[in-house]
Amino acid sequence: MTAVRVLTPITQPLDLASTLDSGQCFRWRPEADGAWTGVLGGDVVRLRAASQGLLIESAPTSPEQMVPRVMKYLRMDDDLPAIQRRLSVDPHMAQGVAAYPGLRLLRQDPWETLAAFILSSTSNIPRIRRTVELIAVSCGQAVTLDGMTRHTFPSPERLAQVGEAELRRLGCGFRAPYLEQAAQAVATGQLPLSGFRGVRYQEAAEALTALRGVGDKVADCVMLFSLDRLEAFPVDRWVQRAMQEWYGAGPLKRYDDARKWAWERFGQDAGYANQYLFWRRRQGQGAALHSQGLPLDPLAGPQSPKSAR
DNA sequence: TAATAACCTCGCAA
DNA sequence: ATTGCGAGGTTAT
Repeated sequence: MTAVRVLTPITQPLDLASTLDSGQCFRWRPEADGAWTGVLGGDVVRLRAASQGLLIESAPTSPEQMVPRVMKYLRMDDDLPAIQRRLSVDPHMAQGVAAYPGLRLLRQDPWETLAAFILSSTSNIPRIRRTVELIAVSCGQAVTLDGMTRHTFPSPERLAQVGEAELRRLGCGFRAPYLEQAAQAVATGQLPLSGFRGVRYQEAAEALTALRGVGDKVADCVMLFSLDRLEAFPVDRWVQRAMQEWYGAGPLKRYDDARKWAWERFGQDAGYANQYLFWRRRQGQGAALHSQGLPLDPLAGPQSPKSAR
């Protein structure tokens, strides 16, 4: 008899909500009781924090077999306390760590990550979620976990056949041809994505940015969230604001300058530092919440920085 | 090299 | 309800 669920002990800090809802992934859904359901490869997976560890349900692969995959996905091999200790010499990082102590980076599928971040250009998280889900429902395979049906993210081969017009219909907009071309590049082996883990940073970056629609920022997201390049430091609007407001780093004009800034300051931990900057700054919305003590109130309603008419 | 517009739609606020 | 603005960027001038 295979158990329908398994409880696996964990020794690392882990907060499912901040990890699965901090903008690095787009397909996890919260349930009323604190569980999160998503799709890993060809399996539906439900995760739930338990006092003794992590509770896993999955299908069609059994939870026992899923354990190592889930651990890899959650990067439980990262020594997060050590990373947090190193970063916390910086007061801003210390605040980030305090606000999101169980926030972990993920080790996602490179192809799905590339596709999702191509779609992120001039977009927003709700829309990215919607489009990625539409693509999965429309082009992926249905998989069910006790009554809940989700869909796998389509392979590059499958997506390469879909066509630009259909991708536009699914809401990709001007990113449709970019996504189609990326799918073709991966499907034909022109872009050997699966071999990119462990190659040098610059080599992977150059290969990724050779794709149309993939610039420095998207390439950094792919490298950080799926290719084990923990030093990658994606500089987007939010991170740039955080750098300016919290560090007085004037608007760094060139992307390379921001990257260098991060590497000098955070070194190998730049990726985790980035996630703290991004998520904490974004939660703060328009407010420039400095000059106060810990702004530890992610539950407070959205403040309106704009003039109150 | 540095600045600026265009790109598709959608989400959200007035 | 309807409208208008800007969005986690990239590319082409």
